Amino acid sequence: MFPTFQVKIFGMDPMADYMLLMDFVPVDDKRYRYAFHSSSWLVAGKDPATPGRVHYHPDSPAKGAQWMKQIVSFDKLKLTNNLLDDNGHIILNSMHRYQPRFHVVYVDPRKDSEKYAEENFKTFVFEETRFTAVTAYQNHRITQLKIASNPFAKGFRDCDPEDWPRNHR
Amino acid sequence: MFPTFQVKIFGMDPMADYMLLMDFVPVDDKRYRYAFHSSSWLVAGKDPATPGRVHYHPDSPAKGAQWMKQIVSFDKLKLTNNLLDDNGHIILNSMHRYQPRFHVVYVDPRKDSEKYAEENFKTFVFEETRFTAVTAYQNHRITQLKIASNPFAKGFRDCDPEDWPRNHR
DNA sequence: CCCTTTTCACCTAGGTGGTAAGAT
DNA sequence: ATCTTACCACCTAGGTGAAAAGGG
Repeated sequence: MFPTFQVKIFGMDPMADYMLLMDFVPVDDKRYRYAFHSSSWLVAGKDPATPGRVHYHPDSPAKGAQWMKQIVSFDKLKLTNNLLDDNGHIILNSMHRYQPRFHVVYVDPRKDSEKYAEENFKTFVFEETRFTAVTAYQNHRITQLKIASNPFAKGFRDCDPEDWPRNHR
Repeated sequence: MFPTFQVKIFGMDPMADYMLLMDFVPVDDKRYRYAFHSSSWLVAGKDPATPGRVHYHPDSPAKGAQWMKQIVSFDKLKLTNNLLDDNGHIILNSMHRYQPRFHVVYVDPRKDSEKYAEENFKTFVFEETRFTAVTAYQNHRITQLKIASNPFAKGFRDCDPEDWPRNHR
């Protein structure tokens, strides 16, 4: 997933343990298709939801102090459309819209911690991170934006990335 | 450092936190030089000890269950001869002998844990991991052994690694 | 026709010893 | 004379979109 989901965290108990995780919820059960002539996504059907997997940040569990001292980056999170995937990747349905969610779980040291499960986590949703999953880009401007901003796609650039988006509006 | 120091751990409390770390102690304060004609190391002087740095395994702290479930590999540990190093690498004095040490520290949850510091760690020394630090290999057979066994040196191989050491004694 | 999969060249990032030049 | 440094070609490992091939 590019760009990588990154968060800066404040307000944790520095000495307590926390798990950080992400999941992806369908925005609706609609299938979309891209109308090239009008440059827009159209509803194209209705589909059942995919199995809801969860991605634990690989540093979990860790102390609040550890999580807060720098930006937390979910750069190990991978997406797949393979329902039989056994690499633990997040399974998404292509041509559907998703909302990434970020969850912070406090690791309660009390013996009966299950009782407090409801109050021991918080979920954060950033609506600007919504996206449509695809197996191939539908919109040439998205392709160009990715090529311009992802260092691994440098081989496809035909001008200096510093000139972008100044010369591409 | 190649080969990487790796350990398999048993007997931890799966639910307790531990820090894993390594350091390198001088075997003596002698400086060595290599006698090429006799293929052996000779004492060549006496030197003061270097600043003793420590390398925390980057997954520290983590639960016993996490440490025990697979081999722990210190593949992020780097060595340097630069006394002014500010990358946190382990500083060694070239042409001196070192004994790597492995330490397990139990993170004591008690408020007065400092009092129990002495009983909350264990040190493990594997004498077969002793080595002489160098800036350039002195012994051609060491060079050949490294080339044969380190995947990153594959470019210097002139035969199949499977044939080694069978055909090189 | 529309979407998915496979393969590829081209990158990033970084770990090897060889070699020649530098330092003491 | 002996040891150290800087740079290099050559690897491993893996993240890009392009393009062609595959599938329903």
